[in-house]
Amino acid sequence: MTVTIKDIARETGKSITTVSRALHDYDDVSDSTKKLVRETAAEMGYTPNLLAQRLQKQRTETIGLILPTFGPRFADPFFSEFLAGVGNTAARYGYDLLVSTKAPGKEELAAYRQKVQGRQVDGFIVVRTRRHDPRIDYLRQAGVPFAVFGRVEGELDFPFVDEDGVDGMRQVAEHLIALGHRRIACIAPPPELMFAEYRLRGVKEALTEAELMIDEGYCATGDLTQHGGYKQANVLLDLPDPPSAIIAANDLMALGAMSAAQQRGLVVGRDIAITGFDDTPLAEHAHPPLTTVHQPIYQIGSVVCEMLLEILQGREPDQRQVLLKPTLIVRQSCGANHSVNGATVSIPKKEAPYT
Amino acid sequence: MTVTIKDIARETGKSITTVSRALHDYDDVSDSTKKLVRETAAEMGYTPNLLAQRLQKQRTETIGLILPTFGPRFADPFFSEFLAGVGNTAARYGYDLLVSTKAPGKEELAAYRQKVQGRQVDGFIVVRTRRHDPRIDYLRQAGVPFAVFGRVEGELDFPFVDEDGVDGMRQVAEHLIALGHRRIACIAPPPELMFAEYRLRGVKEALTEAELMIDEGYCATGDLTQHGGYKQANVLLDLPDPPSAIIAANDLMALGAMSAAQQRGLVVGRDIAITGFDDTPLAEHAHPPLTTVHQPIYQIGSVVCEMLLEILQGREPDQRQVLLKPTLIVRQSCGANHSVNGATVSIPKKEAPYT
DNA sequence: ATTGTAAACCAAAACGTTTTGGTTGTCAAT
DNA sequence: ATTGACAACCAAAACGTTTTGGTTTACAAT
Repeated sequence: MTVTIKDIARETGKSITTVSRALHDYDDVSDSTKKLVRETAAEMGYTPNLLAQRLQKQRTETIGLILPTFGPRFADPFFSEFLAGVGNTAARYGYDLLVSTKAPGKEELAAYRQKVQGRQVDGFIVVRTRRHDPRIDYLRQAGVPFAVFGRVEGELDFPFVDEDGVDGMRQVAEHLIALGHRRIACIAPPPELMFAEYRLRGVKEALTEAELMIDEGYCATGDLTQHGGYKQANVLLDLPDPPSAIIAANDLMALGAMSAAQQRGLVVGRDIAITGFDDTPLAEHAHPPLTTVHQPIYQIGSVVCEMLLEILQGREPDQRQVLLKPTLIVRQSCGANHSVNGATVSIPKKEAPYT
Repeated sequence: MTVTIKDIARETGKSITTVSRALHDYDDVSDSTKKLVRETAAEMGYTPNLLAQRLQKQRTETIGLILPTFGPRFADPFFSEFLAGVGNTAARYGYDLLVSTKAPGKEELAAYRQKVQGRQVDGFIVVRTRRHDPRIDYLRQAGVPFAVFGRVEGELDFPFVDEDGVDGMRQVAEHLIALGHRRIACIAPPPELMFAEYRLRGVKEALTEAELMIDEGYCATGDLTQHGGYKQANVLLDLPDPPSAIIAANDLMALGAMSAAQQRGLVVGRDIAITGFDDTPLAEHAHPPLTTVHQPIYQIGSVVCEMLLEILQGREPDQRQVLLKPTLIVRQSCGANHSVNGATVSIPKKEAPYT
């Protein structure tokens, strides 16, 4: 049926050892034999059985990626872009990518365990970290190589890439403050996520510095989906003293918030400022275009994957811990560059656009 | 280091055969031995080496999924949802999912070949079919099991799930016509995609039946991204006699089109009608909410995967070819249920809203 | 003639399973 | 005492590779 190294040995009259060594260009095989072996291999359509190779080498050349999801509808552009970054880099190194999706919890950890113990993967990439992340605890304790997108509370002794959420959010908040906003609310991520901590801290630092008080009622928590942003924005806008600006913790929630505001007849960018985080392609073509913080997700996936692969190959990665400086992308949803029918209208700074 | 079946054999004083058979509950092993073996296995923390199992069984218990992408930024909510559907179902059957992303072309096919020949997967799931799909040709010829989301031109002798795009688009077009639209344009998918054919045909059928002429200039082609929709909508709106309705071939392009219209000061749902296809979560919370055709992507992924798994297990799937009847989701972007500041305003049917 | 060296090759073990085709021992029926 | 049936067990082969530790041959140097 399928052609094996044994068939080539029979065909060429050599031993399987010699065939194997010829194919791997060892120098205890004569050039003429190498040529012969390679030609018959090609002729017979030989491709090595990876399972056998891997069993022998005791390496799978596969890396694991388990995407944490909430609920069945899982339409997060964030993850598909990250996946592409990781996957393409892995492919470039000749590695495969084993992907599954699991809601955080018991089963998720079991999935990690199963893949490790069944020796299905050589290492893992962990994404969307929690403050105390059981996945990382497990991998660390089990001695499995891994690299992470994000950080955790406690010791950061593992390789990671992260974006400086404090700095990013600080830029957003300072920008809004400079535009004259005083009543600034935010829709935070679920608090168990580590980046919730950073993003919230960035906002708080900026507000404190500007001597604005931080009202607890102004801090809602959303589930990172558009629907979550929509719901929480409605809560905020129903407040007796509604905010003039809403900082959403990601683009998806910002879009939901925009939708909520627009449904009330508010013009986003004029009557209310709304900002996001991630700069997914959705942000650019929202109406109005969303002011947000750029996060090079594809590239982050790529770098995290590279780190892991370097480690797996026994090399030290160029950098073991990377913290990216974010850049604020000012578009129109914040009120700067506010445009009416395509014409850009400048709004004077330091003046409340909506009081 | 890691504990194997041999260690258990040594520990229990049995042969490896007996240990293996005990663990698999064969009935030529006494109950007491089974108990002993299982207990020591658990005690020693044994988990089978999947590589070895697979090599022996000549099955990988892995299915392949190669996502076709265009360009590096690959933030399509469609795929992440599909992925979740496939992945969760596979996991339920104890199968793994090997994922990669490749742009259509030479390399893509090479990736299929490599995974097949290296015996890395037992079968494939193919998504986003092309009219003449080389992936399907290859898999068919190579005798590799596969299941498909979508159809192709030519013989449909393989298992697939698809949504009836003709019917879906026909519903959309008829709805718009009923709302009084006469100048209906569309932004079609790239023509090499099979569903372009169906969706376009649906529109054309409806227009022909209503005795509306089909202007070639009214048929733009977009790349399925938001940006593509944005660009093509601008082209259409720049026409001397611009359309009063734009049918986009998917939600992402519809959102881009909405953004283009809104930038020109048009009120979507009043001055112009725009519709999508897919009903991604984005559609519901767009502003205005997008009228679109629902496609249960998660479920489709799940069903396609189930089909493949049934085949892999040597069973005949319940249904080998499924064509889903789509449902039109009427929201506001089409002009029906047009709302101003949250209040819904009915628009009389059979009357042009914008001439 | 012996020794040394290098080139070319290969048998067998190993990786960790499952499966095939047994063997051994016990007990009941003849 | 034989035979048959059954329960319980196991050695060895197989899956397709790579690697270890050789052997053989030829030829040059002593």
